[in-house]
Amino acid sequence: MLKIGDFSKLGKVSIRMLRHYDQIGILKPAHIDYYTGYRGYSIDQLPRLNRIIFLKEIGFSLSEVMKFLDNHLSVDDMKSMLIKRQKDIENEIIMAQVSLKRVEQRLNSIQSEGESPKYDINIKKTESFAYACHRTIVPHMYQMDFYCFDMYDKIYKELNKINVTPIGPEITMYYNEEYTETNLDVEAGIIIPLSSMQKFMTQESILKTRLIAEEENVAFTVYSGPFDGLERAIIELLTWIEVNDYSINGTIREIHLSGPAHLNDKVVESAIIELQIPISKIK
Amino acid sequence: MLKIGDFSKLGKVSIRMLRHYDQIGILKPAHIDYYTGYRGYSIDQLPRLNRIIFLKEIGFSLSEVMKFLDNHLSVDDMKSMLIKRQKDIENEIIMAQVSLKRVEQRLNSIQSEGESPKYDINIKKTESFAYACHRTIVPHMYQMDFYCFDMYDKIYKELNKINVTPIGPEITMYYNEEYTETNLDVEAGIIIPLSSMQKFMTQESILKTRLIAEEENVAFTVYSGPFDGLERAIIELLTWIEVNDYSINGTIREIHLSGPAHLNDKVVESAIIELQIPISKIK
DNA sequence: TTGCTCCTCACGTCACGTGAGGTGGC
DNA sequence: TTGCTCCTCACGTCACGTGAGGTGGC
Repeated sequence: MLKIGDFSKLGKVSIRMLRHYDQIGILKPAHIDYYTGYRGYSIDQLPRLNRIIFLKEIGFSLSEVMKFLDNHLSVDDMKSMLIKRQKDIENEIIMAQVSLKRVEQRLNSIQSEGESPKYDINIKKTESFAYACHRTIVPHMYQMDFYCFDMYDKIYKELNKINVTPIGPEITMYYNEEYTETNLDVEAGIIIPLSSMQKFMTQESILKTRLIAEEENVAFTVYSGPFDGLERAIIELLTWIEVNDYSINGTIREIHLSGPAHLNDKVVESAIIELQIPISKIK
Repeated sequence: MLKIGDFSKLGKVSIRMLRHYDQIGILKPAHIDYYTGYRGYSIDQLPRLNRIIFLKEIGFSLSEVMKFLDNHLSVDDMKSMLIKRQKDIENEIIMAQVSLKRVEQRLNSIQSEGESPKYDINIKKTESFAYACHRTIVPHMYQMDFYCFDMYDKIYKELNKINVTPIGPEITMYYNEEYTETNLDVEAGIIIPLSSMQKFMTQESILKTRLIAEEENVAFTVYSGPFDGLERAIIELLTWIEVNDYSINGTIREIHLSGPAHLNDKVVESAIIELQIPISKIK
């Protein structure tokens, strides 16, 4: 019979761990002294301890380890648990590799800019939404201002007329496949309740309504500053997508988080804008 | 000013998380209503939230994230934190890959044996120890029994004579480079206190004493059963080492955990024996 | 008045590490 | 008697999830 200290040395585990395993019942000492409470382990409990350590090391929780050891478990059950673990580990590795890339990238941007980067680019999923919109071709970028004001003005007036209250911010969609400065295919829209969509049908509104599907993977960044700084942020985002082996999988969107972009006929001088681009991983 | 629910939707985090970030001070709401306690967030807090999420996702703890954000941090400090994280992730990936291999192997052994494997093979480090020993060449395996009895008998008698008490079990070392059945170069020894080593010098004992160095990586398994089943366990262990791209880096050892292997002139019929082989990774 | 949103505790999670305070065996 | 080992609580870890119990605004 071994005392807990000796047994812990044989098994290369802490005394505390053995006490813990006793407590949760995964490895009870072969004998406990009635008066002193001293735990006594027998050497033939060592294989069990080693099996516990092994299963723990490959990532099973102690309750899973218990299932494994209390052999109410068929061989097939063991197999499927191991296969699940295998897939989980494979996933963990992929996630870790992604993290690694993101760290490296952050390091690069610090290296080249000599300071912390201006844009944080993350990935998230987006929900679906309904919006009322107006689409047009803008001949040149520097006219964006005027055209957008015009479109949003129309939308707000129309919404007012048919008595629909927006439930979300302004969203500008860029339909051009490539980055360009001329002939921009732009749609301006405002999020409305799903339930209000039929109003547009029945009243033959000048506005279109569209249902935008949810997206699983959207690269995004939140920009804050004047509107003409937005271009740089878009370029950063596009570069990021390329560097990280993603491909563009939908329409570039600009969401005016800080409210309408135009007040009293002129563009607001400082805004908070979220840029979104749906993406998918290149195989 | 946004209510907590709206802000949590923009940031794709739970309300509870925002409350938590408020509590630990990493992201305090721009305004708190004095009477209701309602938290009010401003949209320009969104970039900070996104940066928190980003740093969290690449594996920093919230206290590390705080350090990052409370910019008492120089660019060099940021760099070194990122580099450390980079190394940590690289390590995590390697560890995960090792786990993966072990899972796959366990799956294989279930597949081929149709049941849970008999031997758990793990890796551990071992401490250094002193031992008194006797070495000899055993002509053929089936004589091991007799030769070992003889050696251990000599050792026990000698220890008794010079009044040294063993502090550890019997250890048998196999010096042959390759697995063989004839001319086994075997050393039998018993662990003794370091302090007793000089006794052997002064009294010119027939026993050698040796100091065995600690080993960083030792593949081991605990076998229990009759002595003649040991061979299979050794073969398993050797196979495992090969399959896992390790190379043997020291002497194979057999440790008699259940006590002396010979009692009253004959070998004990059931024993618990740890097999150890120091290893190193093949590059 | 009824939902919906917000609030503050406070327990639970997981596998132990780390004292505090005390006892048993040589 | 002095170390050394053992014992039992019980708090702390980390980043929230999940109620419980209650309030404010439309």
